[in-house]
Amino acid sequence: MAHKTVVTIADVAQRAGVSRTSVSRYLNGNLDNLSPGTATRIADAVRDLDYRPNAWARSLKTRHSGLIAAVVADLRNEHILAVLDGIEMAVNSQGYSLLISNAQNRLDYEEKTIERLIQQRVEGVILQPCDDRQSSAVQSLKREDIRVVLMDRSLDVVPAFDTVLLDNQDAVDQAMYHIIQQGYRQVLYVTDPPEHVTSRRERETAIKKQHHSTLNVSIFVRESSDASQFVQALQQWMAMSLKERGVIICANVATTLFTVAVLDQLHIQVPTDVGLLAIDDPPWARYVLGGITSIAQPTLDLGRIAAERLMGRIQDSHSNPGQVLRLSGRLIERRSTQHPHSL
Amino acid sequence: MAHKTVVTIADVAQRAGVSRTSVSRYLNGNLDNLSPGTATRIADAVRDLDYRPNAWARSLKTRHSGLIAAVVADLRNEHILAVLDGIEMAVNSQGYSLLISNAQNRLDYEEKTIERLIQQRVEGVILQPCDDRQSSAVQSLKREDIRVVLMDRSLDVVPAFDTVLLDNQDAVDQAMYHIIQQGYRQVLYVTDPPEHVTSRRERETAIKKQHHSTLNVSIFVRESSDASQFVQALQQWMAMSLKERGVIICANVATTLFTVAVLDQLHIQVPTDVGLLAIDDPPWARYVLGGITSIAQPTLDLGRIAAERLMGRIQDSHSNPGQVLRLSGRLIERRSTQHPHSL
DNA sequence: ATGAAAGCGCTAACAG
DNA sequence: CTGTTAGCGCTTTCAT
Repeated sequence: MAHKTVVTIADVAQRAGVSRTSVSRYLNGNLDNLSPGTATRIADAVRDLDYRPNAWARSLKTRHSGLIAAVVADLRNEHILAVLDGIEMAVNSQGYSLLISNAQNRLDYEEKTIERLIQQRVEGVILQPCDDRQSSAVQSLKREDIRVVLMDRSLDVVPAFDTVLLDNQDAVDQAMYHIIQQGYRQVLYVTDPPEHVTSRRERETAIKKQHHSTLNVSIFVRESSDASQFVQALQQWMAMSLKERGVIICANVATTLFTVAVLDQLHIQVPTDVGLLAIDDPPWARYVLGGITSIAQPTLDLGRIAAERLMGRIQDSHSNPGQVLRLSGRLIERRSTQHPHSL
Repeated sequence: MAHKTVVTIADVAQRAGVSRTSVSRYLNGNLDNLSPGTATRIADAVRDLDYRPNAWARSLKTRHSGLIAAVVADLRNEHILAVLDGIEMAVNSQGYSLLISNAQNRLDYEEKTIERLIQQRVEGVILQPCDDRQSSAVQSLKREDIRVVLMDRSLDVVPAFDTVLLDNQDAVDQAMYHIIQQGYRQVLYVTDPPEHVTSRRERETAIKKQHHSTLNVSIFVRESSDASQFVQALQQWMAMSLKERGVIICANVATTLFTVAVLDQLHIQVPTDVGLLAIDDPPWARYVLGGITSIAQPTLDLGRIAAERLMGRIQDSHSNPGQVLRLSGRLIERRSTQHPHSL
């Protein structure tokens, strides 16, 4: 097949018997300065030639690429899917296109991918940082004057980025309140390493606050995907909480699945032997173990709002950035926290 | 903040005291034609000025945007996550960036989004068609000479697109073989409407083939997300399969979740009252109902291979396209198909 | 209402 | 080894 020869604005102009300027005006909806006749002739030419404007050429002039990027910490995390959906909807409805990249929880990947995005001249970046230590890439974004909205997690050091995330404090409070209501005494909090991830730190901090003198909280940090350490910790904790009404709280979807697997392996019954509560509510939570009580996140909104914020900033750069928006979670009560002793 | 003035190749050239050409050569790794001294001075200038090449300007000249797009039928489908991950890895490792858009199962959205992608001058599109009827957008892609790889589903009418998908025939055969082994007699196949989705049609066709004269197959098509129709159909089917060893086969993740919900609602026990087998193996399948037997798809590979194919075509356009690659699924046997009668 | 001309930032002959 | 020159396809003053 012969190499396709690209149709340009000049071809359209020629065919319509007008100047490129007029065609350009037509394409950009500048119909004030066009006689109806010209407009029609241009429209015809565009259709006949099956012409499509070249976004790069336009961008070069207008400095408006129509590109927005989402950089996620870990694309395999089920939780992120609804968030991305929300972002995609918002972004597309405003005529932008969405670039997605996965940092795979590695700061160096995150930096590399952001560097590429800068060269692609994205107009804005929605970032779920995989590490709260300030990466050089984030500095670059600032220097290049590219808008950034932080999503799901924030960065400690960098000031003045808009941020949209779950109200972790409130989510944990809701969980704890429910737990106490159900008459539990012992809590085992299962989390991924909280060191450099703000959402995990916030949740852990909230957990550690003494909500009620009746509650005794232990924490297990999942350092590896190998279950043996957890098995040991769990058995130890169970031994002491057996007659004390124990409940496990999982910090996210991954630890929930991990915990369910171990409970299954050890033939520990929920809620008979132990209670279970998850932060975040994947679609299957209703059906595992007869229903897992959870704190549902407004994931779709999280994405949608982050994207809208970002596009707002792009269009109007003259307002104070650095706003933090915390969305509330919602307790969904299911069977996994119906402690039998509570009758 | 003053509007940031962009650093161009001219600035670098001036600072290094060389021509733009030399800088361009340096940036593109054309070091053969550069004296070490010049190269160093350029390198310094680039660093000092924190210069980043403008991808659009480059693309305009080279006709190489570095953009690849994935258009998925429904982003909310959990199944697609691993596929996207595979695509993202492959794409990024070759230095491309990935655009993602969601057709929301609507042909008109699919067309609109593809139209936008064409204008963004993507070099290739990985398409999971939401409908096998040939959309005009697909025609446009062909006319614009943009490479396309079909993923997960194919298009009936359009010839000559590379395609990567599950070997549906084989997947169903594996399922049926297992079912027969377990001594089941009655099968209820639950599927989403198969009309315009090739993968669903392929699976349904494979199901309908009489695998064994001992098997009696019924089919339920889920026309709406409302469960009442299914409840009725299920009870009717159960009545007749009670003493006959019945098993439900779900065509995908969505119908599996749907079915699990209804079984739960009706207090039907698995595998005591009925067996269950799912095509596709989401992470939670192990833990629901004590483990759901499933046919796992090589989702990550599906994405990775589709992306590699596409990039191969982009780099070397002179080979026969239209190759169809079918990847095999793998049976994972769990508790949900251990029919108690089979002892 | 319309067009001529000057770029946007980069690359690629071609000539030295 | 290096630089000059001419665009890539589009937008945008500024005239007319």
